Amino acid sequence: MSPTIRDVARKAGVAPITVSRVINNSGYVSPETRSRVEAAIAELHYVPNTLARSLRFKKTRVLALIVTDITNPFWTTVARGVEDVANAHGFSLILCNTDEDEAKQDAYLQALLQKRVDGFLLAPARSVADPVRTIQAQNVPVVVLDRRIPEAAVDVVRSDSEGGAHRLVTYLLALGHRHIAALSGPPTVSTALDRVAGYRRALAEAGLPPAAEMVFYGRYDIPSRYHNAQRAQKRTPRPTALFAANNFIALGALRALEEAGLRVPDEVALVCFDDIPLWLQITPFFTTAAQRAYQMGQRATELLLERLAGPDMRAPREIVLPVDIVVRQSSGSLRTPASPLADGARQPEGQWDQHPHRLIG
Amino acid sequence: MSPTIRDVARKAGVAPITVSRVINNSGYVSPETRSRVEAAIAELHYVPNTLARSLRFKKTRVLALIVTDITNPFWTTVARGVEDVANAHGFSLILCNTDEDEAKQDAYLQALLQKRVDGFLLAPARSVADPVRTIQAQNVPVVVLDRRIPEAAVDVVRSDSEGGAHRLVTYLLALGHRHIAALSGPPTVSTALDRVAGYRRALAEAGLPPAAEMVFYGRYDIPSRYHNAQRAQKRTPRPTALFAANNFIALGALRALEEAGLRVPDEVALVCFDDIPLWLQITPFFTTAAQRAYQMGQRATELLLERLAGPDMRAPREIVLPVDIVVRQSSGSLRTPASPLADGARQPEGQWDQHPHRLIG
DNA sequence: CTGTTAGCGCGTTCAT
DNA sequence: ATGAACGCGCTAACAG
Repeated sequence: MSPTIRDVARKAGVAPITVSRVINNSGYVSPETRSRVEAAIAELHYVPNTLARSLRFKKTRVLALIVTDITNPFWTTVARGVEDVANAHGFSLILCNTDEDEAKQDAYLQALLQKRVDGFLLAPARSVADPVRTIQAQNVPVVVLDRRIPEAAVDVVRSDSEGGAHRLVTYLLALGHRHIAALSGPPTVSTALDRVAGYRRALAEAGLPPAAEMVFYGRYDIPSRYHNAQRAQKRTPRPTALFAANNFIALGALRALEEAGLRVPDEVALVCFDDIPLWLQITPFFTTAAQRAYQMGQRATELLLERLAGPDMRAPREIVLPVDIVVRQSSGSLRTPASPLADGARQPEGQWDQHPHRLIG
Repeated sequence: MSPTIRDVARKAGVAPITVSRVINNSGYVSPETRSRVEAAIAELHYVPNTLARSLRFKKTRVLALIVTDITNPFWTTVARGVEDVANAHGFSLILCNTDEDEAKQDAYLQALLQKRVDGFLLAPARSVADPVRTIQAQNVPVVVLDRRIPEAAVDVVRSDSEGGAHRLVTYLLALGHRHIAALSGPPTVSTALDRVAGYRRALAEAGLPPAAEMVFYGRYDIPSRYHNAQRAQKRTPRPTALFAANNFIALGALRALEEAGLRVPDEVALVCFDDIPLWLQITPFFTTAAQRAYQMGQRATELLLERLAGPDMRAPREIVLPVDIVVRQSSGSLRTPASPLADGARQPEGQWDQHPHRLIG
């Protein structure tokens, strides 16, 4: 059907291997033969067959990235970081979306192993070791993104969820809030737990009694998204501030608060983890603990490529990226509160933020 | 490295071909040998090598989907439709994002042709025939998504941009608006042109003079996104309604209007093409010409699979999907205006819309 | 500088 | 019911 290296060779009057040398710039080829071969390639519209090459090399130069929610800008930003580094090193990327569904995740894993991808970047649907073990059993390198997997010996790149939550809640406390609710994700993923842990530590450090703690776990799907926010408002005393453990939860909460007729930030402060995409610059714009999503993708890919390059005997590494506390409008007063937080200067990565804001921490 | 079919065969004491038969359920295998082989497969953690299989069959059972903006929920929804149909037929999907960049698009095209994907679903960065010709030159089937390619003989699945825009603007006219600005996309893509054409036809049918026409073309990137909305407001007379040619443009316009202190819909009506993701349910929620994105992905994939199945001699087909006019808050009064539009009953596909809304058309 | 041989892992064809 | 041989397209290793 499509022409092979032999067709080109025949047309150019040379041996197949010579064509191969022209294509790959390997070995010696005289200028004349080279141009004869190139002419034949052009004439036949020859396109090299990567499958055969991969079979030969036992290397595909393909990486797989498995994320949990492709509609979340956090993950698309991570994906960009991964792809840019991968491409720069001559790798292509297969992006897969699991929707936090373990069955889907495992199906992808199998398919990708069969395709013999050279390495995996995996955001596990749950914080368990099984998928990592499945991959490692095939001697394929893998880097875990975003979530801790305590039982597995594996490279991890994640954000400082505990610390970020702690700083964000500490900021709310410094503004004077005493009744702060936490709206978190599913308790099966480490980030949801870590963010609650940071929240708790902040409360404890402020000497607040446990009664002031209001934690709500939940799923990420749309109907349940603002359900917890609604429940939170019915608590007594009503929380004066909400801490959302990710950007989508915050959007759901904002909606719930609007429906309840509560104005943000005048009546309720609202802060969250993850940045909100800037094309979504709706007032009141969120005060956030912004993850360095692009950088997360970059660093993870670098780790993976290192494992791919050399014989693999290094100990597993864990990279914990800092988060940037970005104060905007949703938390209330923009003036510096009496707080232990110092001023920072960095901009969140590559963003174009026209909202009044400042970075702290 | 990883075990092959021969390793399994050796361990089970059979010939490689027997293992192959077990894996593929082809030919006859006695129950005992079968279980011996299965035991060996499990023990060795054998994973079949798709590369070798594809090389043999000259078929990869992989489709490629090339979109222009992975951050736009429209395209992620299309992707879901594609993936669901593809998976149901045993195909996997490679998703590529060009960011409307032709160079990136062409690079992906080459890479995917080398990988010998079985077929392409392509949303071209520009409405020109070159990329389609490149693919067709390799005898690989391709279906074009979302945009018209006048010069190419190729299957197309797209929405009725002209008609949708016409109905949306007609609706605004029926509400009494006489000064309506159009904020469109790049004039190099057919959808941007078609939506302006529908807008123009609506104005013409209302007998409005050309002076009432205010058309702004633009790019999709963030900084320019609300630029045009700002320009539009400075026109005299100031438009009382804005028609945005896609969802992101509308979000940019909303921002610009907020900054200018103009309330939507009280002072300016705002309608747009494409639905806005529902997790982004910010008031005033948009009146839209919602595309059937999921269905677009489905239908396109079905066309592609048909081409893949049989010997290909059918004439190119064009499927034009209707758009659903969904009236919500951003256009002003929810009461039926004196208009030629009839009531409809269908829900936009699979959505969970709690906003007051109704469908017309 | 160029060509021959051989094999990557798998499955069809034809035997046994 | 099972197996041997061959080839898919490409390239490393070794001639010439």
